[in-house]
Amino acid sequence: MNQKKATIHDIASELGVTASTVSRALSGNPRISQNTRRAVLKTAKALNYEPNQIASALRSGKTQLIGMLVPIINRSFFSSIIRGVEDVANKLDYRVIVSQSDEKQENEAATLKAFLNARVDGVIASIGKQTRDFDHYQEILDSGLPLVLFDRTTSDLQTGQVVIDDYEGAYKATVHLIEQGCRRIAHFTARRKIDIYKKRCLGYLDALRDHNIPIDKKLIFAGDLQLSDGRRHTAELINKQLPFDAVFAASDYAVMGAMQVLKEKKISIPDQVALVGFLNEPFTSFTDPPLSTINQFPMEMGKAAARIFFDSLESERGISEQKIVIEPELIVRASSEKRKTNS
Amino acid sequence: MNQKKATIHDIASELGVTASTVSRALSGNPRISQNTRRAVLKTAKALNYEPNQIASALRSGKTQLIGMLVPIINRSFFSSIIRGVEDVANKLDYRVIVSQSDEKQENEAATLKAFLNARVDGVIASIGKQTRDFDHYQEILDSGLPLVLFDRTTSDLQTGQVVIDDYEGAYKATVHLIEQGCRRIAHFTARRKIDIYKKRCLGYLDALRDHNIPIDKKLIFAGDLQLSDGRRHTAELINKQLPFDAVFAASDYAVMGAMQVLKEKKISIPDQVALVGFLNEPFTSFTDPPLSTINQFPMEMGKAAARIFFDSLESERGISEQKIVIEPELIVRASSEKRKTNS
DNA sequence: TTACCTTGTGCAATCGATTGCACAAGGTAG
DNA sequence: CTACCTTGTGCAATCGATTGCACAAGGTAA
Repeated sequence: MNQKKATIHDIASELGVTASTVSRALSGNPRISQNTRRAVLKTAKALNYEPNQIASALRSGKTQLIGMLVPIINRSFFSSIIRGVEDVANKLDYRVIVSQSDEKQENEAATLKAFLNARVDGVIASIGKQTRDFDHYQEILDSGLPLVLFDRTTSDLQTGQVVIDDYEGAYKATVHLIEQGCRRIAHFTARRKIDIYKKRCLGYLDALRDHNIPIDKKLIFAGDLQLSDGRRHTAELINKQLPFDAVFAASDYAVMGAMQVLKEKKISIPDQVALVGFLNEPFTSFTDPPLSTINQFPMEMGKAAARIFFDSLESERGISEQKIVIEPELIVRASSEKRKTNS
Repeated sequence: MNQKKATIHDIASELGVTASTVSRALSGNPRISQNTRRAVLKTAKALNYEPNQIASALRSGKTQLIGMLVPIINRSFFSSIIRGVEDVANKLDYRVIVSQSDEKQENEAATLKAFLNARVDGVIASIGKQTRDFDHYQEILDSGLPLVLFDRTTSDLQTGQVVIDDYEGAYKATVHLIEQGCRRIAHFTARRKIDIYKKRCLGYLDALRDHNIPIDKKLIFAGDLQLSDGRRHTAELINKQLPFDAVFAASDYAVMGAMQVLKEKKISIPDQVALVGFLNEPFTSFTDPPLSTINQFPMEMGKAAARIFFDSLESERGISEQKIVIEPELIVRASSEKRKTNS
């Protein structure tokens, strides 16, 4: 059953030439005559020859492998990015090794070390929430390998990046709510000071400012942006009798929590309170009413990351520090669209 | 910046021994003296030595890589399975190469060939919907590599499998609806004759039979189980004035379509029509009302697949043909739970 | 005819880890 | 003292593809 794979030596001895000749014939070296080349190709096909990439990798130092590190694999956002990277990589005959950090720095470090040992040709990664220093990432760069960060990035590393314009996304979302006539817009953000959430908060604040709407700090809630956080914040708004006519949350889960509590309290959406989330999680189109949200184009992010990666590989002059910023899109659904627009 | 990696030769020359001795010391060969071993380990640490897995792979024929082939990466079900496999594999110091087939046989074949060239130690895969023969999978087995199929499997290949008990899941779902007092239960199934859907249909039919409920073929609809199919089937039920008091669909998407149409027609859920889906897609808990569905435990499926895989690797006697059947769980949510149970 | 170039192929080292066999030093039994 | 065993290392081949250099055969120009 275990039919041995043919090697270039098998082809060589079949034809009475040496392995060098076969190797050159297969790689298109011009010093090989047409006759020999034809014979080699024919024999290769006959013997069902497939190159041993391991041997090739050992010699050339190139494994055709990309190490991909994400916080959580089974989140729509991340798996879509994997898909995007995959699409580009496979076309160029690269394979993608996937691993997850569970947001933990120690897992990241272990995975990156494993990637180095597996001699990947480079790494595409998103930084875990609990990561506090970047030495383990720096090691990748020190090894001379391309590193591309996406979504959760850092300016501490001089390397390629793909992010969305979080500020712009939040700004668009908030302006949209303002245009729907909302004036008391609550915002749910993250407790931890992570870049993307800070930017979303800034976008929210600037949008209010630009429209001369007073900022009420009591309407800003910091939590973990999970469903339960959204529920808690919303309950607090209601219990404290803080007037509000919209919620813009930095995550779809948090805004979903708001929707649940509002419905329980028979507060109508969007008429009394309009809702906009962030992420475009698949569930947002299935809620009642469907949730307005911000699309981050994760597949495109993945493709962009892969493109920077391959640019880095090809360029002789070190690692690309290219930064691609993807424009987010506001998806307006019923949760924020009032029947009569009064803008 | 590109600090060369230390090799066993570097350690050897540092200590005035040969690479063989270093190799043996590192692998725990008993012929090496304690002194030498200690010195080697110390020098290895000092030089920051990490073994080159490519070289090792070339010599040993083992790459510590698992090729994983799924129809679509960014579907919760599949990404959760990847996560399960990943968890088990990483602990055993294996890495997972992920690739998607987009349900197409030609992509499957190309990916499997790429896996073989990358010299993966085996393959874990789910068969694409459009795949009609299995020669490309057979090649994996012919190469003597372990192959484990999950969810979408076939009896044409003698190899390990992990599936859920689709029949049982459908049976449970249908019985649950019967217990809620439903008697006219519609079923949405797949047009294509795929095993898992046939079994779900059988479970539905047997549950009805076992409860002496007449089977009405007009209540069974075959489509593609997408949202739009669910909408179409439901509209047809209503337009043709076929009485029905429940829908059990073989996919959450299809049942979601039913929910939308029912709500548009002001038909109350679950009182007039109860709903149960299949898959436990993340969105099902966020709909209004939340959807009852069948949990397939995808992470556990992934872990089980990995376990069979490693069993196969370890056993000297050929590929494991173990088959693990996972018991699905009925998740009862508001879409099917009537206020007063009349069972 | 000589010096030199072109074309096509072979030789052998290389990538780094692994391993069967050889062998030296020292110990033990008879 | 001899035969043999044990312990610890070294030597060299191996995995398969790649590549710098050598070199033979034939051609060309002077």
